[in-house]
Amino acid sequence: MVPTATRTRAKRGEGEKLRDEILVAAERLLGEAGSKDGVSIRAIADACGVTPPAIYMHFADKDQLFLEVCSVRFREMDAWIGEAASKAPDEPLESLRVMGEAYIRFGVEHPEAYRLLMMTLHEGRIDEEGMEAGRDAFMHLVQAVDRCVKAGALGDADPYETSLILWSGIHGLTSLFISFPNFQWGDKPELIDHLMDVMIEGLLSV
Amino acid sequence: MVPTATRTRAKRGEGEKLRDEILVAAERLLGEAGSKDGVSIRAIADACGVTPPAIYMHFADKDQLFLEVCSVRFREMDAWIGEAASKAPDEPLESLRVMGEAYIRFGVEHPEAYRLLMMTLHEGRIDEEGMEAGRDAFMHLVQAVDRCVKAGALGDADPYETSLILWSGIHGLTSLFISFPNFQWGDKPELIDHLMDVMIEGLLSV
DNA sequence: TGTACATCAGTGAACGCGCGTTCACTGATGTAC
DNA sequence: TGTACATCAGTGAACGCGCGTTCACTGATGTAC
Repeated sequence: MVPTATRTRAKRGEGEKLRDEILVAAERLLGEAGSKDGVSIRAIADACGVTPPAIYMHFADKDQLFLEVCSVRFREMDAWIGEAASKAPDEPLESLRVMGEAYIRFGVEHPEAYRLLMMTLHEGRIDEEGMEAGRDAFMHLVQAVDRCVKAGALGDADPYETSLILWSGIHGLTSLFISFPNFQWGDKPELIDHLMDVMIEGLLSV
Repeated sequence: MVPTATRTRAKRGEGEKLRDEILVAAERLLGEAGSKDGVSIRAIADACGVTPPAIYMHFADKDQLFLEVCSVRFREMDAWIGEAASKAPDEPLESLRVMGEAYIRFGVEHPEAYRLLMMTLHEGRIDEEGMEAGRDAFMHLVQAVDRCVKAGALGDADPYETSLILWSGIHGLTSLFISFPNFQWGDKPELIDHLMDVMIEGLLSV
């Protein structure tokens, strides 16, 4: 088989370059295949212009490789949401809304990444190896809720539990969009807006 | 390999019995494996005490088999929720809350079924072959919301869009429970209650 | 400056495996005459 | 009532495939003397 990519062998001491290329290729192929099972070590190697055993110079096995892809993607998602929040008006509740919308948009625009991060079984505790980045992202939501509470905008709600509820709503809509792309959703941005309205109003009223 | 189950060959005209056994075995194995890919035709055949080609007397291929499993499971879930609602006090908003809680409980108690139904990609329109049962279940939610609106309990909300929002919330929590079983959820029933409070209060306020 | 050697970034071939599916066949059961 | 035949519910063996992973090897590059 003719490899998809050609490459020149890395110089001494530059072996780490391939490691990055592998992660990038794995992410891209995940986007095309839709699930981790659909992406083979062989396909990743081919995309890097390398033979399969070369993968094992950088990763112990397939699981570890995809755990690292998770890490990278969680950080991307966290950065995406943080960037959106940083551009929003400096009003606590508004920033919560902007974060929620950014979260959903990330999922819709990176459905396979989102599926890997949030819709596959993560047996281990979320704070274990490879999942710290996910934990960090969630804690940023908790902090944003905490700012609302401290600003008096959300009563005396518990930031952690409130974050779980917000996460449920925005994750729910995101993952339904992904699982049922052809469902009759109507106007998606409007639906997202409406969901955020309902969640935030609901949090204010209880 | 020694088959897991032994069986006597069906009599003439009773070939349909195996069909049902196949569906039951597929459901059970799905529960053990966690995903459709983890359940092989060979394993299903073995569980029925039959050889793999016998499966093809009843189903065109693996996809069609699992599409039928979906149908069966959607109907089970719909019945489960309907039963809970029928036992609830005859108050529209309360029945909505009960349905939501029953939905989440179904998912938590049948995580693999729930994953198959709601967390895997359904490319086709939801109203196509095998998905009618899913559509039906959703429409029962829309009807429940409609009863609330007609009873004046939810203002002049649009029942369909409102149902999408409720579905987002309850599906969100359900699927997070399933994907992150070891996350620090705190008291789950209380969290479920709180989510329903927030959603319903939110719908009342917008 | 030249050369022997160690290191590094890979290669090439093969391992055993389980998969979905097909195809020609079998043997018990019911039916027609 | 007996028998030839059609039908039905499967079987047994094999197909080609792609997979993750291992292992012995290679050949260019840098280093020590």
